[in-house]
Amino acid sequence: MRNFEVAKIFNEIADILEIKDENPFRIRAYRRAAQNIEALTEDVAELARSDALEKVPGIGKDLALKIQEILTTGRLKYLENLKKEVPESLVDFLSVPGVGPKTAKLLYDQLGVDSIEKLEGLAKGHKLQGLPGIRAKTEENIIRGIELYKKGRERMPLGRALPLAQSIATQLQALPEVNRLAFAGSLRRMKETVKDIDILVTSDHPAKVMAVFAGLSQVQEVLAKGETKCSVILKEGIQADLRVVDPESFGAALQYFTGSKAHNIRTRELAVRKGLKLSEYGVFRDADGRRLGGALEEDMYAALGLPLIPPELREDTGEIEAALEGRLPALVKHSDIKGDLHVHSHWSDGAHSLEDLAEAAMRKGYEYLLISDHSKSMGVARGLSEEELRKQLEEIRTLNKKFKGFRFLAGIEVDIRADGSLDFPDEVLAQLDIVVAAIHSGFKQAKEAMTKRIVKAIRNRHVHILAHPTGRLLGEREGYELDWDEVLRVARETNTAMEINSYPARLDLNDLNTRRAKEAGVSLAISTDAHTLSQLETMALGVATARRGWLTKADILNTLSAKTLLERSSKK
DNA sequence: GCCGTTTTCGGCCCGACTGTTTTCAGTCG
Repeated sequence: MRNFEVAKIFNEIADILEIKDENPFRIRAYRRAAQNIEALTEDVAELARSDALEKVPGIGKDLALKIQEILTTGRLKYLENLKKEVPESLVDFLSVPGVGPKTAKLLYDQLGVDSIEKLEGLAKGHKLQGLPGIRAKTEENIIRGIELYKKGRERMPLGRALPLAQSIATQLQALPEVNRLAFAGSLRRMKETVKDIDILVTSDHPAKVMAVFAGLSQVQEVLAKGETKCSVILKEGIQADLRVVDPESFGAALQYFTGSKAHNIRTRELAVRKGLKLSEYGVFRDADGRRLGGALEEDMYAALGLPLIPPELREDTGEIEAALEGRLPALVKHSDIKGDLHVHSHWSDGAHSLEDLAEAAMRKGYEYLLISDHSKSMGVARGLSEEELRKQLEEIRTLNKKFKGFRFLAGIEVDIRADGSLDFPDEVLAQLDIVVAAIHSGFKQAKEAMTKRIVKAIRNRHVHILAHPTGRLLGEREGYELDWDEVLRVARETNTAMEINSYPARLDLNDLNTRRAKEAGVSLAISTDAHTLSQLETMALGVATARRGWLTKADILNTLSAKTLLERSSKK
């Protein structure tokens, strides 16, 4: 949390400096620092203690001091002074699409507008026209921007955006005019939330493709439609951008529009030092302007002496250094996954029978499925009593005799009670192959109590996996207060795996905590927590999170064969 | 404000689109 708070302060400073029309590079320095701090896998307070702040890229003497001040006093004098110069509401203006620092300042200086409500009133009353550079069209754009601002334009969870994007892609690919098609942006990087859906295509008839795109049934409003770019707002409330590019520039455009912005800045800086120029059209040599490539994304990286960096890593959090030193990880692939280690059946709150689940798992080519229904205290989820669990175990054993090349693993999602004790006694848990433990209530415990609670649970020798470890729900609920370093330390010591829960609204662990777990030497399980057959498909989201967390096949429990997995589990 | 096998000072990624302009500023990604 600390990291996020420091990052927020630096971003706020950058906003104010923008309105003050300060040196743009200084502003960028604050933004870059904010981004890098937010992306840290360690606690910034920890770095401060060991005097290692200046090792973070973009943090020099001055910013290190400012961080120290934030950590020790909880405030920053510099920011407080800045706030006296620039009214807070002016910073809000920057969140209105189409309104930037210049316009914000102009409105305040000339008309004294200091709230979005007032701005809206003046715009609708045509009182903005006549200001330098503002005529009717700009006024309309501000009104529309305020509407978008009010709608919140929240980022959409990847689990919702991805199917939406895929349905659009399918419709476009059905056109004979569309040759190649690829996603770009945060969607391609598989970030947990996306701001808009970016699609690139090559086509001999761009106008036709644009027209079809703008006329899709999912489209609510067309924002802009040019020769190479069309932007729309979808009924689901997210923006989608389509760009038509030349085949010879497809790789360059893909690299460029995939981002992230921070990654692009770093790659372009590298290019400049090598006497090259990267753009969305290709890679060019400064000396004679010659184009060295751009049809393939690989061209762009090769020109810098780098291997292709997987999109999931392109956040400028060390991937460029790793690529330069030849130590990019061989990221786990979906096809490496041999089974699902968290699945519910109709024995508790799942929708399907064990037979149905087995059939679906075999269709997916899985070698095993861990049945982990809820335990008894989860009354709302029809949690299993000890007697029911015993009966389920019998059914699992009977079914397993019938299968070939597939088996159920017997398990439970045992509830971790408020005091850290488990919902079933050890002798019951001992009969199971793999035990998944999870918190489902008492989220509001203080940090220390929550940490003790989880540590106690994972110290139990029968617990193999901690499910949805932080309890966060995307956009709905923060994770519980937790000493994550301590949990990881004990997880490593006790050989307990952490789960990457692929359930779209959870994605818990997230990418950063996943990476921290790996760095702490802890194994991970990628599991769907499926309650229906279709939810087994969300594994893709968990794999994406694992990749964003720099995980390789070797870091993940369910890339192991059933035999190895069971051997390992029996040794806890 | 950061950063350096071209530099401790002088650089700092690149281009499209829009709306307002007669050559460009502002915003965005």
